[in-house]
Amino acid sequence: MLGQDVEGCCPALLTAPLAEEQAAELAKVFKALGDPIRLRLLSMIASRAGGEVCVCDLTPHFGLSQPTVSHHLKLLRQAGLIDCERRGTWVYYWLIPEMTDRLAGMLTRPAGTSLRGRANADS
Amino acid sequence: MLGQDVEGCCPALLTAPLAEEQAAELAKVFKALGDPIRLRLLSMIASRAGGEVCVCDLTPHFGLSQPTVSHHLKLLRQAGLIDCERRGTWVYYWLIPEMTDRLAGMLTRPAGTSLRGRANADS
DNA sequence: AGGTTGTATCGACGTTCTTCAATTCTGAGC
DNA sequence: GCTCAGAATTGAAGAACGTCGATACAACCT
Repeated sequence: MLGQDVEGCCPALLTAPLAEEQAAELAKVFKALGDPIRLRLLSMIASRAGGEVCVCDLTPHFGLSQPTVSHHLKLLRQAGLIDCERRGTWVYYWLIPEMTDRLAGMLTRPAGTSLRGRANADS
Repeated sequence: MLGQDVEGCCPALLTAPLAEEQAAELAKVFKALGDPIRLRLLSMIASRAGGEVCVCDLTPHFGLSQPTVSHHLKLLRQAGLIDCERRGTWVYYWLIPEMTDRLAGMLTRPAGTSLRGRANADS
């Protein structure tokens, strides 16, 4: 549902023109990654041994208020990049690797992709 | 210079907390991708046989003014995702695959990355 | 030289985003 | 029940973004 082509196997971003609808959906995810704070949050969550981080461990690393960090986490969650669960007083976040995998696949050129000046010399 | 770790080989986004400086730099690139129009522009440029597209072939596909399309192309270029060259009256754009490759690498989890609940249970 | 076409830049407007302080909500513990 | 700590939501202010029309620039063609 996010940039898969007709056969449902290969991500289509670098290989075929992206449809309007898919572009809108994909853009939301990249927009979520387009902020330094969110990038660092995602990085801290993803790289954590055990795969989980408590919000209380994230917040103090930034010079930001608690609501602001909470807001960024919400955007990352709405983008499908992370998920969370409340356990008692604390809330734990973890990476959804399927999403980053999908993005990685979309940005990976299939072998043999034509480069500039190759396979076409009419101009 | 963009998320390489100390050894200079492996992109560090999902494996280690991203440094503030690297996060700012990376965020610029993802921000460029965080817009449906720019995503479609990049897709059209990257998927073009021959590797090049004339601006005049791109503009009519969007319901946007020519200056707006030009602006989006500028942002993609400033992000290091595409480059261009003027040939006569026309300007041709092409993908810089090194950048998309780098992003793909950053979003790819190294094999054996710990998942939630595995390999660590102390907190 | 002058006109024409393709592209980029400028200035302005409305929208969206980032951030904060204040408040609310949730669950734990007395 | 009441209080307290952690986290999310609300509302508002300032900055950044996307878009356009008008204009400027570049190169071709009489």
